[in-house]
Amino acid sequence: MTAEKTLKRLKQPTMYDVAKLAGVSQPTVSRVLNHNKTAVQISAATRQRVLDAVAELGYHPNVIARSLRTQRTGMISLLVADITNSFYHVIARAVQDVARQRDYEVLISNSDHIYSREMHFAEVLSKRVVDGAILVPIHLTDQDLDGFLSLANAPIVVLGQHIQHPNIDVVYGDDEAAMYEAARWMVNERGYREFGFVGVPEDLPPGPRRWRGFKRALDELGLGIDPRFMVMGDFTIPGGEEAARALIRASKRLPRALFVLNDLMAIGVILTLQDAGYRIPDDVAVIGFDNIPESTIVRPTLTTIAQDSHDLGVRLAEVLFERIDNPNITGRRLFRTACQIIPRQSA
Amino acid sequence: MTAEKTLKRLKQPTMYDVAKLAGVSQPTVSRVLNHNKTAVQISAATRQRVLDAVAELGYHPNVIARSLRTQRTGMISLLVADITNSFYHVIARAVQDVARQRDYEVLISNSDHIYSREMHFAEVLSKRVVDGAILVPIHLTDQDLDGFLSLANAPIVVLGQHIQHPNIDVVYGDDEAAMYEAARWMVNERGYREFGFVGVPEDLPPGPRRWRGFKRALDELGLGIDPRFMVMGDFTIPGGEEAARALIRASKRLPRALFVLNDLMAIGVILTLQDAGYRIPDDVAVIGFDNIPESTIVRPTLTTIAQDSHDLGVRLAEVLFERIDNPNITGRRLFRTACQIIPRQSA
DNA sequence: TTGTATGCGTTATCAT
DNA sequence: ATGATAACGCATACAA
Repeated sequence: MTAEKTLKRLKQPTMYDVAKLAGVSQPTVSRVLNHNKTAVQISAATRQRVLDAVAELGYHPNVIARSLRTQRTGMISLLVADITNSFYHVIARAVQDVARQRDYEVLISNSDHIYSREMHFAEVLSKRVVDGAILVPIHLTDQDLDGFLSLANAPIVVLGQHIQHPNIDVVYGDDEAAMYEAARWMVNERGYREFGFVGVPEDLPPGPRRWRGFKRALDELGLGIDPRFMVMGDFTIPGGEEAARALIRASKRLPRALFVLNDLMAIGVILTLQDAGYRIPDDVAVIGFDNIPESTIVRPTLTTIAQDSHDLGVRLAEVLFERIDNPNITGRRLFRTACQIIPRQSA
Repeated sequence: MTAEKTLKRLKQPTMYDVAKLAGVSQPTVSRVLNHNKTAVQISAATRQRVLDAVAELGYHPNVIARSLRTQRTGMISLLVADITNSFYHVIARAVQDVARQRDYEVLISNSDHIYSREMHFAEVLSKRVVDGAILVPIHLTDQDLDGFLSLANAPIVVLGQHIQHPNIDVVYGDDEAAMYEAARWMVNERGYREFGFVGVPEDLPPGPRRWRGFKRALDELGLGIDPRFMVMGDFTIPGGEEAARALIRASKRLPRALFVLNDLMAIGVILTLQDAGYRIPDDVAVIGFDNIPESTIVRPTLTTIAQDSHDLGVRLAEVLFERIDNPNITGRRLFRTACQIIPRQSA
């Protein structure tokens, strides 16, 4: 706590300092510290002298120098599309858990669905500060990723089916099938026959996919959808609120049930509809997607489709570490996890 | 996209390769790339040759080598106590925004209120992978931090008043004063005179502080608090739910109004109380702390005390960068931001 | 079992 | 204006 202490934080001891103090060579220090459980044998005496010197100097290895030498950083990075979306929290936590077991650090970054931030992230990647990356790309294209992949020597794993790059592994929840099943369930089990759809713009990956599953079920069931009942949002609560207002503007009479592309928007929709006097689910039923924690906070609780996000996170991390450990792995590996309908009060 | 491309990602071009191609020396390449807007002058001709070579080879500087040389990593780290608590999202985003302006990366980590994770984080710090750190320590003591600070050459800035280290800057929301004001407000403006308190264990920093502000107001107003109406939680929604059940078990009749130490617990309390048949705020009023987004999702909407978390985040980052830029700064600097009562429906 | 020598890719200090 | 040269701290092939 003294002033001296804080002022002399200028110079950290190096292996050379330790070696000098222990009366050995610098590489011997390195061996004691690294190979302790592996190949090379060190005499117990020198080992002890080295360890004593380490303790006395308070030596800590410089991970940057080590990285320069080994070409490994011990870090992976994780790019999520929206750090405020709880859906990603579980994923982040799962990734961190897997990483921790391997003494890896996780660099979490946040694109806010913004293309330039995704690009920036990919650039960081290409500068090789991490050994690998997990991405949730919204705008990034195969070509973007190909460019960066050929620069970086780090593997990339992606959440989301839309990336088709021949050398990037993909983990995804099968949302198209889930939407198909959910639509059938809403009709057959819940008895709704008239639907609206709160989606996102066509160019955002989950949009067309979830729509296809939904549409396919409706077609099979011989049901149509009124174009006035289709609106767009942006994955956020305010986006859902705006979508609900747009629905009301377009037609005073609302569809009997609303499919909303994700939970955050679904919550915005519910809150706005309620404020406008509609009862959920008696006037309008609502079903979301993701099963985030907030879906149990709204009243009525939100019926939704769950992705097993913990499993997604674990898979993402494991797949990435496989590639880090074995750079020879090639090809586009695909890992699918199923989704599941969570019936609650809103539909 | 070809197999060759992916196989020959073994070797990245270095400055030496660029130099060879441009017909100059390697340091010249370095100068072209770094000093372009600063001191040393380079002839336009060589500059162009170098830049051409850089483009042709797709050269990217190796930031690890640079870090080894410059002793800077261009990264700061941020340790939050709970990544699922929205309160920290705003802070994280603000920190990232400030960092981005300075071309810094942010390494976000998550302690989940667990002591060993906080220690692990501090150890990473002491290995000098980052140029500085922002911490929200829950268990970490002054002594812990002193130990790591004397090992690391990186400055630390902390959110939370309880760290008293003579060389660590502190940024905090004045929650003690806010609780005092809020208690007076609940009595004088809202007319409640009988209170319960959902806190956290004594050793968790915000606990005693917020309690003191609350208690001081009550004492001044000549109001007491029934010990049965005091329970503990752990900052989470399930913690709040459990606290509410404990309250109900302890006494069928509940206090007229509940102060809850943070919003997540307050939401858990509201949901559980409602399920048990109590009306909020008619039977029991509830006031939280933090003003997280979810506080507008619950019904009734949550009356709470807002910390200006964006401002907190910006201040934290700015203070840290000041220290990074000027290592001579010493002493414990204190930055306080005010809190504000947000009246909504729950109290 | 231990020491010597070398290089990882950069930046910085000398020269010229 | 540019080039040689050294140094950052560590890991490893090789020699002893």
